[in-house]
Amino acid sequence: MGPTTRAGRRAAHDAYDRAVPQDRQVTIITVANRAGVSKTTASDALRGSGRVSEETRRLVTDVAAELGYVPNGSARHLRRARTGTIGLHLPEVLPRSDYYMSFVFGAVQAAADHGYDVTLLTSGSGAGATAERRPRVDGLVLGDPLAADPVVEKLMSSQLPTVTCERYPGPGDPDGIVWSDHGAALRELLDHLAAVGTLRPALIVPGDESDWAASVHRTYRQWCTERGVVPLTRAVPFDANADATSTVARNLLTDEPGLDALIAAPTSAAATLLPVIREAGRRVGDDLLLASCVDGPAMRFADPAITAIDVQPREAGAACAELLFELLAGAVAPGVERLHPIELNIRESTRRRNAP
Amino acid sequence: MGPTTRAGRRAAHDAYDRAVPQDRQVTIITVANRAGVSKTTASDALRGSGRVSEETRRLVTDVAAELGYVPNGSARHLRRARTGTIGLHLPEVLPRSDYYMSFVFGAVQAAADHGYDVTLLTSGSGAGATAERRPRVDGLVLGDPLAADPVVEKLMSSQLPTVTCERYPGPGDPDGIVWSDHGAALRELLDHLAAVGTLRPALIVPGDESDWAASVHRTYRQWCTERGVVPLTRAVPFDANADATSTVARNLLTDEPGLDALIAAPTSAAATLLPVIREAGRRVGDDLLLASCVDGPAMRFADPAITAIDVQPREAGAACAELLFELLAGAVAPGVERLHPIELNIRESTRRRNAP
DNA sequence: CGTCGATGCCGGAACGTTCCGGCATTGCCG
DNA sequence: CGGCAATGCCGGAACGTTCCGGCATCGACG
Repeated sequence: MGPTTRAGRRAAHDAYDRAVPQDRQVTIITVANRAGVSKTTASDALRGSGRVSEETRRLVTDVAAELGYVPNGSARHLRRARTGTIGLHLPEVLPRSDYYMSFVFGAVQAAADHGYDVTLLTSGSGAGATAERRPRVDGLVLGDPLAADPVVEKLMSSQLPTVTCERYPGPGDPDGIVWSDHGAALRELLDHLAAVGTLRPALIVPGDESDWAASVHRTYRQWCTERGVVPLTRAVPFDANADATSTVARNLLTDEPGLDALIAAPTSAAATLLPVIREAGRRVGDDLLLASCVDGPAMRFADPAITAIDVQPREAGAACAELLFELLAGAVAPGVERLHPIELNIRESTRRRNAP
Repeated sequence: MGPTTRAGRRAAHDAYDRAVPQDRQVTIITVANRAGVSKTTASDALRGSGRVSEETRRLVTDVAAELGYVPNGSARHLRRARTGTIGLHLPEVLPRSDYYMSFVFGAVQAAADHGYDVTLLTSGSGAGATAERRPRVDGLVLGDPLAADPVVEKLMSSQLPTVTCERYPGPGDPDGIVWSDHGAALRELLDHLAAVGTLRPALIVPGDESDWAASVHRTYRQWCTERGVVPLTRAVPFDANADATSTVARNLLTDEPGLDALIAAPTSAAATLLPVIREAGRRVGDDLLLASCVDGPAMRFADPAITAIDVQPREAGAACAELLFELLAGAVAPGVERLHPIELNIRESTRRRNAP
């Protein structure tokens, strides 16, 4: 049973004890009455605003604690013209789930620290009262906004303060951007591969709907040009499942016998390629190096462990929320960009290369 | 800057038009004035309550649409003493992430269909204004509540209408339960293994903090007793990573040479065991059968594909939210339990067994 | 023709908070 | 002793919605 019955609501009020909470919700007036002060003073005392003597302040907070007073969010937000809530949108990409899960938890954590709630906005909301469903939030965090996503498009044009994780490839700019230098990290990875003797590294990467994929792709081509290497890439859909990725990899291995290293960009894609590679008669970490652009449990615990770029999703989520709060507080000006550090973890799968 | 400029909002207003919204928010009074009716009538017209002629109703809705009126959630909820939001709690278990991601999206989807928002409640909120942070929601959905989780404990005793996915092993009962018959599914799996000639199936399963794990464990032992098979289980932590699971499996394979089938309960654990098994010189789907209690992408695309129980997480999340709304509406009585269908998917990894 | 119910609409009063302005009281300084 | 600022506290008025009761109007019916 949730709430107990609401019968007896009209129970006789003792005219002398004005503080009887009966079974009604305990409001700030309950607290004020019990403490023998006005609601204004109670409010000021609890929030540390206005001018209240230390003595009264303590009294009021004690009474509030005793009564178990919890301020009514709706009333507060109505008065303050804020909702105390931020919206979080993520592409619904299950194969990428551990990344986004971490991201979510980071954002929620940061929001909680600021007294904010996080509500989730999915792309699948569809049908319902579309007009009605304008999100009632103070601001938005968009994780990996895709160019094609209609929900993202709508949110981006919603007049709400918005922070994106990675740039938005579509029209319009968010008020804040948290981004990581995937290009630099990938370059480091490519240099490392070259250093251990790789001559023809190939790249499996999603299309350019996401800024992350686009910059990975771009960097790869640049690096190839600089080094005089013939680029070798295969595109997969952003939400490609392991099956699609495997097929692509299989073809790549068959068609390009000169291939000596494989970089699978999508989260956890690299791990699912291990069987494919083995089937093709290649040995990972030996005559074929393997790496991923997104680290995760699957990389760390694969056999052999796979070199990958740790993009620190949890911290990224938190950073996005933090930046949004600073924007909401006016502490930073719109248009700000913030760099989120990532790092390359070199593991067995690329330790050294042996000729086939 | 995200939002386009706010200038020009004050476009010349006809002085006789009482609807001048200035640059203020467009409220129901704006709509009422513009439509030439009272706020009550406007409210009634928009919500279909009260007595309003069809003609005025249409007029009001047209005006509202034209002005882009969006009702203020805080005001509405303040008046109605509801928040229009449900809270969702999940154990923060990243290795199980694709399951929970699906669950979340299902719940959000269902909530959106009912005009509700979903806010996330994490176990890690810790520090902050702990007293203050009582969640402002109308009800709770707890996915896989763990016996040990202090946040779950607090939420369970919060007097809020609560639905759990799977039973809560701790003290107290939720108002609604959505559960699946993991026992029956596991039994089906075990029978299948026996049918293809398995004599000694082992089970790797988390401890009994979760009802799911407990029932899997219980069923396994019962089945063993019935069949006269010596049970062989190993426990891992609920949030065991692939590393821990692999170690357990390795030991199992070394210590128990008679082992001819392995069931790894945790999500995606089975897939990460493939290399371990291969190292031990066993062949999956041949002289060692392998299955998982939770299906997912990793199972479907493993090589060989792994037999697993599809627990339909997205539908489970939606079902939890649905049940909660029915409880909130008083359509069902507290204490209700609802069975959520799951099914066994038999794949290559257990198709038939060959002697070693 | 008087009455009565149905119909369409409306004005106020909540809901619980915050915030603006104001009123005593006190202390300080010239 | 008079003015004046600082201090502590307070009463109302918002915020935008819903809902209760009431007031006309109108047609029907006896």
